[in-house]
Parts: sequence; structure tokens; C-alpha cells
Amino acid sequence: MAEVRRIPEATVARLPLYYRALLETSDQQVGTVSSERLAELAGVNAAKVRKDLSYLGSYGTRGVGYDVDFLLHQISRELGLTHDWPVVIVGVGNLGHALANYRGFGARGFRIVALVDADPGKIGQRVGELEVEALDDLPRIVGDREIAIGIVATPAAAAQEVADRLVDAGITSILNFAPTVVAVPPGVSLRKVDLATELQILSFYQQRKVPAADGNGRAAAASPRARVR
Amino acid sequence: MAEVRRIPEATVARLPLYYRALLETSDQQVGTVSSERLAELAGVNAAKVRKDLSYLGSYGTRGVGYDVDFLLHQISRELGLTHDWPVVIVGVGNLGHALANYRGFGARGFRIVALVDADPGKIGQRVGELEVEALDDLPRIVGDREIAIGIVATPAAAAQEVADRLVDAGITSILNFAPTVVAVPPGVSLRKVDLATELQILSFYQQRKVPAADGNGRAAAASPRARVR
DNA sequence: CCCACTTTGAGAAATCGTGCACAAGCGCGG
DNA sequence: CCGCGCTTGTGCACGATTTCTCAAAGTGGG
Repeated sequence: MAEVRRIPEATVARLPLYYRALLETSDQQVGTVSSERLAELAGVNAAKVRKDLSYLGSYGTRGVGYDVDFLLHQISRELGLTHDWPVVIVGVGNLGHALANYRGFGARGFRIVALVDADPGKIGQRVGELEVEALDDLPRIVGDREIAIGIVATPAAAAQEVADRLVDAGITSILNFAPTVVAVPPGVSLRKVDLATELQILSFYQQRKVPAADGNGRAAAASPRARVR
Repeated sequence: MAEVRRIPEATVARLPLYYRALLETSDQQVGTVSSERLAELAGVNAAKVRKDLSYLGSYGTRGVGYDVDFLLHQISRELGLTHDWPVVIVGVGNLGHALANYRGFGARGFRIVALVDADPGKIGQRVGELEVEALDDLPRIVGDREIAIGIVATPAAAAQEVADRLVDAGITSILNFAPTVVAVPPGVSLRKVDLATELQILSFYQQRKVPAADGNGRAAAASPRARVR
């Protein structure tokens, strides 16, 4: 078998965008899309779309475009969305609760199959279809249900400890919502979603828009500058 | 006055990490930190820390390190955290609700001052200290309370429309939680937080860890590869 | 006061990502 | 069967980011 194609990280991060754009396109009975159109839907430029897709293989047809369903299938396969991934959420506070009920995991492919919390008071509590289980049972839960992906939705102080336990239990991909840096051993993937950080980044650019605001705000019409990616 | 220092986007995205690390350090009565130590806390490498901080100015002391409180102040100022930013959340569903109650906006600097929803059934409903208001009142709300930052927590289908209304109302920074691409005019900053995308990225790397799993899972021990940033 | 040691700040090289430009390939009409 | 128009795939130049490296600058001990 051929060696595994190396796909740049930046490209991987955009594949989900294309995936979503294609899903919408597919719903509309359109047979093919051009890189131009796909770029518009995904909010990037056409050259980037073509380059990104070329890493997956030559799936387009010159003069025509990409077959929507075929490309959709290829990207699905590449992203590992052809089968379901069971997911465990640790931390059933405000955020964990919202995540558990969140229908918008958009494309399927992910299914929350366990909710875990350290607080004995929460164990047994029902959330939707699930019942909150004990943190100490993680190894059994992860093992029995063949869970590979864990979501950390605890307070910052508990995040590292929880991540460690997830890894010990056999989890190899972690999505961290706690506002803190978490370290994981090699071989374990980690991504983070951090509200405070995002707001602070916005704040940085926002601040630069108002040239001389000293305390009150809205000194002048926003200068048309600074675009955040 | 000197021209505005240009700070690379990648650096801006890391400033919040340093900020948080410094906050923790400051709590511990430590007077100075080295780039080495700061790097450890922020989960990056020391050279990067020094380069990043050097964009802000020469705030360190050779042979000693950085004065924690002084650096903290400089970064605060740079990020615009020296004053409060009022924030409006649009969409009071599961997610909006959780965000409204979320205490973990970590460092202060941001205060949710308005909740808005399009559903007449939700208007008037209380969430914490706030009362849900009508989407149509956005211009007044944003104007009166001098809000510059808006959070979109609606379903994907409504996101673009809501973003447009936010912009019309005078918002110039948007944080989008809806799983869809949103376009904004120049001069408006936009960042997104996308659960589905993050999970799909994890899935991509996760998939590559299990060499020959065809349907069942756990074919072998995870190969120690693929690190996601 | 000088020396050894530590740590920053920044030049320079290496790597990564982006966008342009265009040749190559494909479908369609004549 | 040929030529035209359209769109992909990709080489290449450029810009951004990361990493390496080391001189400069400060501290503390003798």
C-alpha cells in the first residue's frame, strides 16, 4: 500500500469547512461544484481550495469541477466520519450540560455516550438520555464503550487531573474547554476551545480600532482597519 | 507619537496564554519569571515567548527575567483588558444559556450586559441577572450600553442574518459559535468557535492512529504519532 | 572592581502556508 | 475529428512564523 499522504495541518483544519459546504450543496441537488463556488461557501479563496483538495488526490474534473457526492465521500473518509465516534464528556456543569444537549454537532459522526463528573452529588442525575457516572469509573466506561475521544468541560483547576485520567483510561483525543493549558503525552491529540482567549483576541483588535478612547468609548467612527482571521 | 507597533497575528493569539500564566504566577507572590518558566506555563517554547514579548517592547531584564506584575500590566493594556467590555449574546438556547451563566470568562474584562433572542416566547424570560430582550431592539441596546462585542449563539441558519443585524447595530467585533461560515464587512473583526469542526479535526488524527481498523475499533495499541496543535 | 553565570533581545536561517499564474485536461458544438 | 472555453492541478515566489544561535546586559560572589 502507498505511503500515507501527508496533509498539512492548515489544510486539515479547513476540511471540515469544505465538508459542511458540500453537505449544503448536496442538499440542493447540485451535481458538481467549482473550486470558485466551494471557496465562496467556505469563506476562503479558490486557489486554496484547489490546493487543499489536491492533497487528498485528484478528485476534480478539469473544465467541470468536483462531483459533490464523490468529493463529500472522500472528505468524509479522510476525516474519519464514515463511522460514529463515541464521545465522553467530563464535567457536567453549565457548559457540559449544554454540550450534552447540543444537537448542533452538525454532521453526525459523533455521539455522546457518557457523562462523567467528580461530584458525588451529580452522579445518577439524568441529562437527556444519559445518566451522569463517576469519574472513578472512567477506565471501565472508556474500555467498554470503546471511546477514543474525550471532552473536558470542568473548571480550570481540575482540567489537568481530568486529562490525565482520560489518558490513563485509554482516551487518545481530547477536546479541552477548560480555560487552562493542559499537557498530554505524545500520541494523544489535544485541541482547545477557549472563550476567554477568543474574547481577548477580539478585544485586542477592537481596542486598536478606537484611536484615542480614554475611558468613555466611541471616540469616532470605527476606522476601517484590522481584520481578524 | 510613535507609529503603532505591528504585532503578528500568531503572537496576538498567544498573549492571552501568557496573560493567564502571569495571573497565576502573580497569585503566588513570585516577583519575576524567566521566559523558560513562562513558556512552560503557557505550553509553548521559550524562544517563542521571548520573541512574542519583544514585539511589545523590551520589558525584560537580562540575567533576571520579567517582572510579573509589570509584564502583566503591559499585556493587559495591549489586550485592552484595562477596562471592561460590555458584551451582548444573541441566541438564548442551550449554548447561549450556558454562556450567559458561564463564570469562567476567566480574567475579567468582559461583562455580559444583554441577552437577545428572536423568539417572542423567550423575551422577558430571566437568565441570571438579565432579561432576554428582542432582536429588533438591538440598535437601541447596543447604542445605549455602548456594546462593541457580540456573541452569536444561534442555530446555523440564523447566524448570518444575526451577524448582519449586529453589524448594523454598531457592533464591530463578533464571536461566532454557530456552525456556519459568516461574512462580515471590512472593519468588523470576526472569530469563530466551532465544536463540530474541532471534533472533526480530532477525528482526522484519531483515525490515522489506528492503522487497520475496519469497522470494529482498537485494532492495536495506539501508534505514537500525529500530534495535533 | 572583576569574573562567572544567567537570561534577554534580536539577527538569520529554516520551515510552513498562501496566492498567483498558467499549462494541461476535459466537455461540447460544429 | 477539431477547436474553443472552462476549470483543475501545481510550480513558484512571497510572506509569515518558528527555531536556532549568540552577543549584550544584568546579577552576585570574591
